[in-house]
Amino acid sequence: MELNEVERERVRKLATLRAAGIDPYPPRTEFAAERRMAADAAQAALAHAQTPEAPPTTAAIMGRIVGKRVMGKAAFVHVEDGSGRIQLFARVGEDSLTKDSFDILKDLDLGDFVEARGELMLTKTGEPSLKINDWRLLSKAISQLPFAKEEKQPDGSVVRYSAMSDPETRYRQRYADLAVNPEVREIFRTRARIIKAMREFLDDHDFLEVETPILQPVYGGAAARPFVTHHNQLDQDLYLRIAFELYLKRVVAGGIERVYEIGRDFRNEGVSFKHNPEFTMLEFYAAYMDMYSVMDLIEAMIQHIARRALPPEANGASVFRGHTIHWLRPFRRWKLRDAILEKTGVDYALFPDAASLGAEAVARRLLPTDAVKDKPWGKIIDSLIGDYVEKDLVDPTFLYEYPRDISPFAKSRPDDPNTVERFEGFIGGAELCNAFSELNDPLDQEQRFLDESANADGDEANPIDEDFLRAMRLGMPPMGGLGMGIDRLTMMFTGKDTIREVILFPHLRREE
RNA sequence: GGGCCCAUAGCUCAGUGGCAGAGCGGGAGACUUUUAAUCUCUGCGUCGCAGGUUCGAUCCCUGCUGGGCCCA
Repeated sequence: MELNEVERERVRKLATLRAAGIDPYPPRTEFAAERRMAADAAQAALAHAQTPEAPPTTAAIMGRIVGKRVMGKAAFVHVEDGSGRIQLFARVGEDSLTKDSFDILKDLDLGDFVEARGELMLTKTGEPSLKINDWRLLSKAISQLPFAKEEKQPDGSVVRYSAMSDPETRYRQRYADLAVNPEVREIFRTRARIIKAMREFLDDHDFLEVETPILQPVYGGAAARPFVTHHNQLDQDLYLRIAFELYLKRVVAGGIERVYEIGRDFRNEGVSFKHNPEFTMLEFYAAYMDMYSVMDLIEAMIQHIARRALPPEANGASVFRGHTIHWLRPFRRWKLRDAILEKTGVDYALFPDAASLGAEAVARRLLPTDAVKDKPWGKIIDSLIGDYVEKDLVDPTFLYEYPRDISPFAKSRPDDPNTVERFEGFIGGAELCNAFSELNDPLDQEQRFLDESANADGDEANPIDEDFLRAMRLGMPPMGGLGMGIDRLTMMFTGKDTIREVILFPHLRREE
């Protein structure tokens, strides 16, 4: 490893510290029993300042040095921990540090971890601070973290200088991004709150959380290319799952009436601002529910999450792609046929086959010829949704009743065999979730698999999962089911436009 | 997959066909209530990689790599 000038200087400091008998990487803290979080200590300092006659409040702080100002025989050091930051004040003198201790302190660098203890106080300018009388180095940083400089403006706003901002570096060195950009840490706290609230809601509605295979001998449940791997001893190819659907339904067939899984799907497809090769999904299935009761449930679940995950001052709203999303308002329910009629003027029920619908869409200049050529009926409708409907669905909206031929796991409507009981949820002009009254007729299911294989354009044809059909033939209750992308949901709640902002370590091409 | 754009110091960025720049950060010094501390002095680099044009290329051209944005 080639060290730059700063790093060589820090390595020299390590030697100096060791020569003075200081371990730059001690195995444990010493002040843990007195530890207070920075934000809490700052509050305590302010409170104590109201009652100057009271005895001094002591505390210990541990965290990372994020700012340092040394002036001769006094020094101010900002230390940040998981709660926030507080200023350490040190000077040479009986009420603070010895000259030797102070001299070592003033040579610390941004990024170093320390523990310090002393009395809480306010400085002359009123900043809550810890006047320290003892401190220890907990970990020395060798490389520079790109800390931003912040300047408070007279109007109270904060201007940041030289923040780490190159997206590639931020994603590749997320540890540095997290260290210097507190708002990035907040994204992942929000993400965790979303998932926690989701579990709470489902657990409270009698769902059982289960785990199903990630390595699958046959993949299915979605239209996507899989990653392939190989089990050496079995000498068998296995696929990383592209969906949980077929295994979760097996569980419901076995008599566990409500199940859900939160976990990772893998799709061997393009990497972009909205796709990562591995992403997090929620799927749930509930016996004796249908599409309509799933709509009610998912609306309640999303609103529960909004109440738990959004900050109180947000009033149940977030800003996504320039739109304000009001999560707590009732969700709109719009029949797909009506939505497409309104947005394109085409009533697709009048064009019940791919040839006539495709011709109409091209004649009206709605779609280019190659978007229609050799495409199934439902695929053409799907293109119309993508081009003319989706972007306008800002407030939470359920589009329902979808074409059968792009919905191989949804139950047909009794009055219209070309249409299935399926809905998709859209928020902020983007798709969020997908749900059906699940198909439980094994002969129909088998035929759908066969149709899908026949229609598939090339490599999107999934293998037929005979074991899944066997489970269905043994009897499967009617059920409602749902899939929802958690990365996407997190983007909507945190207002981030790219999936890379809500995944800690997004996939990038390898370096070099 | 197609189009456009970007790549220069640890960070943020300027720049020019002819000695490679600023601020921050780093080093030395001064400073016992600062907060982008201040003041004095002082370094810093494979100008993404490989070719080409040229007396001379970080700059112009081609290709490649990585990234961003838009489209499919």
